Amino acid sequence: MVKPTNNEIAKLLREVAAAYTVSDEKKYRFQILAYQKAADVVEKLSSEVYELWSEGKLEDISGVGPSIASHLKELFATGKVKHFEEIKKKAPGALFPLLAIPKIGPKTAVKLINSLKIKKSDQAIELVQKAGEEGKIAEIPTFGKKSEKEILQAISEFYAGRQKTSRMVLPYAYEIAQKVLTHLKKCPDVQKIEPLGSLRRMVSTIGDIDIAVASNHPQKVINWFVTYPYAERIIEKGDHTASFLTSGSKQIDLMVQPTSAWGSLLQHFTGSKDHNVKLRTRAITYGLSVSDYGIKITDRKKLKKDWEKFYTKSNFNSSLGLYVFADEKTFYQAQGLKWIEPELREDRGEIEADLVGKLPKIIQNEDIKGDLHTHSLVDVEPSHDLGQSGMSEMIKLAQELHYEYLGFAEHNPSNYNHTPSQVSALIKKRNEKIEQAQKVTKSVQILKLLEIDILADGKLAIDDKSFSLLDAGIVSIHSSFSQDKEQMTQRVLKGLSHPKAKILGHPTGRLLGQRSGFELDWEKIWEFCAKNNKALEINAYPTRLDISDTIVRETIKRGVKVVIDTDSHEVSQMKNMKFGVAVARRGWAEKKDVLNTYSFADLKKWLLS
DNA sequence: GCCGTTTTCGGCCCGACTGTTTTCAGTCG
Repeated sequence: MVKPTNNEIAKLLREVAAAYTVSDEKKYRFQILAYQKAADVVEKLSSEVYELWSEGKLEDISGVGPSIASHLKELFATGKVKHFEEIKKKAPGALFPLLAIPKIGPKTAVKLINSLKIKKSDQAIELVQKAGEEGKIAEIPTFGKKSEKEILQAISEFYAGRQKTSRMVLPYAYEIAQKVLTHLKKCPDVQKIEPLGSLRRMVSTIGDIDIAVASNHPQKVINWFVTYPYAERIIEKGDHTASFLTSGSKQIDLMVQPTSAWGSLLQHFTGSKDHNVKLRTRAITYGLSVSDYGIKITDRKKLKKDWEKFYTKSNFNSSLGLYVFADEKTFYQAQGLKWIEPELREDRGEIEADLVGKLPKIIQNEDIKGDLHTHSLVDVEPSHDLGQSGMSEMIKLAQELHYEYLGFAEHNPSNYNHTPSQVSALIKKRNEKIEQAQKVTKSVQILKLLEIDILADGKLAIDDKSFSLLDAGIVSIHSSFSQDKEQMTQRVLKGLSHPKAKILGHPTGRLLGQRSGFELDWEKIWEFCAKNNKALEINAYPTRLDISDTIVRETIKRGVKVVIDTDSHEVSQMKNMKFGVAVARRGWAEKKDVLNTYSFADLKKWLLS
């Protein structure tokens, strides 16, 4: 029995697609698409494919049909797939490592392998690099000096960490985008500007940063764009688009269109790819061809009568032969749809929901009435890191954010070097600080919370007497991450079973880009939480964003509440709330699903329930 | 190989940019 990760499975599926491509692209055209699609889906999946298989749900994955499912079953059972191996044999082994290099696709790779006579797969990248340095790539037919230079460039960037799969956390991407935006806004020809792509959809990790500009002088904007002071290398520069790498090998893409087509540009560049493909495929059946420029009517007979009002002389661009849309809403309406929130555009049923008027009214930043998980610098001699900001400045920021309430939830006093009564004394001392602060604070209600360790055996790190000093507890896992799924689930359930343990903090313990987090039996967790009024946290800390959007969606489907917290250890981190809200929005959460949209009175009531 | 508001069969999004090929192939999103 083997247990490959989703990334390993996705890589394998991509290898099959690549092998099909080099063996006979025409013949296998649609298999290639199918395998690539399956790889994309698996890569983005929030649950492990392995687990889905063990639950018999493999074919629930959209993009995985009977054939790929049966191959994956074989993979899990035996560690390999006969069919995949046969296909991969049709391609040289050195193909697969080379695919990780930007700009090298299957065909380029095979040409390199054949011309350079590369035999050893594990040295393929080094051998290509060496050949390039010796000027041998430029001599290969269809290659030249420029492509040789480009390949060498891509290899060195690959070694420096730029891979087709490396991603950055959302707030980091947000910062970079703001800087580039500031630069672009200084260009007088920029009329409208928006960060788009996964950034606009607020995905937790971002690959490239996409920026769209409306301007009637695209070339001037492009020329301005590439003068960005931290642009390290310009990747491409055309009439309407350009890209460069900025420090840390992060790619910034720009697309420029005239104002009249701004709507379709926004829509196209926001994506996701799957959402766009679904839209466009559907549009074809109504005689429409949809692109980032606008919509062409290819078969007027198929066009629905009540859509005709969106296709008039006034929005027809005769030189392009298509209808243009200045805003996104009309662009959707012209396809019989209502406007869809960017966070929902993942082809996870949003188009179908829109068609039957069942799109959720998702939560907004303004709905948030407080933050329940913050760490002040009041020293309770805690088990983990102390906050860095005083209570008063955190309360002040809470007021500026128009919060009704704020929860201090420092880590519990370490029970390693304190007796239970010493723990109680430390909590009492912290509570006194809160009471003092509350005396001078009228507009914000302060809650006496605590972040309590769920120890390896499921016991909590404080006793009942200490618990009685609190309004409620946030319980979290901070140790023994390697326990298996069943053990971890029992541990969490035991931790949550204390009547005052109301919130499970950062439920999977994942750290984006560092560790994947532990597995839980979600059905059991949801069932317990629904029955006993416990909430799962969406931790807005940039490297956590835990639980994930897809788990949020399943959580609220079962009537379990989520609570969005910043887990701030420093006052400015309280502003990270929007990233947690984004996770909730992507999980289709409405205001009613989120605990900290409640009024203080309702929240209190819930905490006591 | 997958999938369905027209379909369980017959389709499968649309386009930009680059390099070197003078009309297109490859990669990318």
